[in-house]
Amino acid sequence: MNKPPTIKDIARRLNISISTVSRALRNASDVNADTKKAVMLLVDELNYQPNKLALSLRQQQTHTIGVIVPNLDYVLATMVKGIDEVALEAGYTVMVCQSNESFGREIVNTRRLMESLVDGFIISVSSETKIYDHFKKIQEKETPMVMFDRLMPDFTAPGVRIDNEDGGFQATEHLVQQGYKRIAILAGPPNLGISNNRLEGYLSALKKYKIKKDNDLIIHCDFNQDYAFFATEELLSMKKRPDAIFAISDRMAIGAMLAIKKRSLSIPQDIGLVGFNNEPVVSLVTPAISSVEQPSFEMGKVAGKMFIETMHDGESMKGVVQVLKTKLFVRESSLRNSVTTVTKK
Amino acid sequence: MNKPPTIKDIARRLNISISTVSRALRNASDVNADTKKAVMLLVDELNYQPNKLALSLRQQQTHTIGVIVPNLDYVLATMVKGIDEVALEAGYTVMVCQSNESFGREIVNTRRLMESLVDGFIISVSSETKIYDHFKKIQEKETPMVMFDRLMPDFTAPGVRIDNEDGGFQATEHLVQQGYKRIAILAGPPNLGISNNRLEGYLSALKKYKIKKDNDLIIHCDFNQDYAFFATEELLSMKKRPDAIFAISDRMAIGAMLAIKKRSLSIPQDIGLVGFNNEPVVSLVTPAISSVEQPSFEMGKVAGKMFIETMHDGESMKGVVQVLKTKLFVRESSLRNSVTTVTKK
DNA sequence: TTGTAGGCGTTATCAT
DNA sequence: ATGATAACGCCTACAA
Repeated sequence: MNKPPTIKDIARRLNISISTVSRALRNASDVNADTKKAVMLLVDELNYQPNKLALSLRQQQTHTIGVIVPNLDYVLATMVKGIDEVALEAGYTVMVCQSNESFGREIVNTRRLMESLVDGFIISVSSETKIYDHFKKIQEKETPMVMFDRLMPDFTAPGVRIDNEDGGFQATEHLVQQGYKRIAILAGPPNLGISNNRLEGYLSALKKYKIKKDNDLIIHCDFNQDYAFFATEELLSMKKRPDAIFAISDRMAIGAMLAIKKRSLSIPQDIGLVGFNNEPVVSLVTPAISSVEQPSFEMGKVAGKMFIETMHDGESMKGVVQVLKTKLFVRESSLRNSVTTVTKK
Repeated sequence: MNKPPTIKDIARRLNISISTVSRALRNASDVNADTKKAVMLLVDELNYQPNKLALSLRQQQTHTIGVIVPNLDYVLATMVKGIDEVALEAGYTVMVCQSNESFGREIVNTRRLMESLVDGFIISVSSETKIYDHFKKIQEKETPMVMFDRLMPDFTAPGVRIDNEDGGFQATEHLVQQGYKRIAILAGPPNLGISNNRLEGYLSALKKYKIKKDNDLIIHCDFNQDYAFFATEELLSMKKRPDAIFAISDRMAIGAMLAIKKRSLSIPQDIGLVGFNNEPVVSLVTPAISSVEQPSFEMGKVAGKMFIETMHDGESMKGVVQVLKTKLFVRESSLRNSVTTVTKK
């Protein structure tokens, strides 16, 4: 009920000046040991805690990081946990906002966090976002900003991502090596670098194995189980339907799986399937789904570290992009018994 | 690079006093219309935004809510989204901290958020927490605090939860009605009300159907797939093993499922299985797992609303607890063909 | 070693 | 209708 004590109170009680208290608290070299002790004693007694607001106002920094994510699904929650870990250690507090994959919401979040005077941003962009004005505003103020997971093409900022192209390549190459001939890809929204890069990986794998690209097998759809379901239904009703599907997220892979099962086609015999993210769920479904793993927690930590560095020296970090490796985990959904394949043919 | 404009700048440019600008901005009744217009024009030109920090310092409130959750799994992330929605609408920003189910971490989070001078707290307690001193401190300062999902026994605070007992009852009764005779329960950590209440529901269902309680069939274990796996292995190696398992979370149900499959027992013929939460994953695994649904998003919204009310009038909310209904979704994991059952016997 | 005074950006009280 | 001033809690030259 009684308001928290301030240095003023301490000063009054000790009959010394405010500045002396301030110095004593910050353990300055030039304060009398006795004074210091007296102050500390009173600090304990009153349970004094510095007012962060006043500090922030004074120092012009809040020690708070604004984190904007499109959602808090398994992967992003894990990344946020990584960010949190590093931030906490460095004395920062994290404010997490979800854009819900909405461009408008992302702008609102950015503005609100800016108003809250966060010291900087760690951002994974929404799938709707095609215009970067709100982010440019951040840069104009020279406010530190690090992007993670989904970086934006045509927008220079420090960031960390996985090697999406290689991930796409690994998945596709694996399918090819398992004997699949008509490999479809469920790519994400076309404005997302993450989609295009995985798509590029897919294409370069096809090229390597001299498989002709078929535009009918390239489907762009939202990062969403339902969309993937419908997209897959369409794929399966083609005259020359694909014999394998690479979905660039596990959610989408599951949507695809449901559509395939509904058609009573078997995985992996009729249709091979590979996902992306390696979420726990993929090993629980039947058949277990092969998936490209990305180091989510690690990526969060890297993003956090990069933020701290950017905070420290923004110039040197300009446009630095770290790329983390991915690794394909093979499971039943893409393991076609090669003998069967041959006989079939 | 150039610091953001302040009312001071506006005052200087217009050759009027700071206070007039302040009044004009807040649309006070007693300012000259022309002055007001001039100020607004300059506000636009300079893109002036009030400094929230200074405001907060002045008004002694930050319009920020500290949210502490044990983790950000599917259920809690959904709840947080609900909180977020209500908070945003009411002009509050949310700071989410994860305690990682750790008592110590929860204390640290509480302190940090308190230092950040959040206006209040919305909390779901960690599974380790048995002592509430850090929460009592919040109450002593008369800072608004709302609990959600996991409420604490022996601790009076406004909050919202589901009817855990009824949920436990529904799950158990269903198993009984399907002809299962030896029903085990994988309960959570014993200090969590959420565990005990679901356990009570289990017990009262047994009582209703005159089934004798068997302490060997009541297992307390962490909210964790692995623990549930091992606990289930033990259950299955009993001389008189259970013929059904009620796990009080879907994660645990999945752990149980894996253990059952490992033993090559069939679900639901040999062992019936029911989970809790109704996460999407339960309908993806084979067999699909029956589960008690809780309205997570709704609960988040209620928590947010209760917070706003508590903010408004703390007294009237003292100890108010809202209880939301649950609903069992039946799937294959607990649907034992009764004919089969009879023949077996 | 300690104190004084000014300022961070804003609002509220009191004059004018 | 407008201005001057103190205050929110803290820090930091500068002075003593």
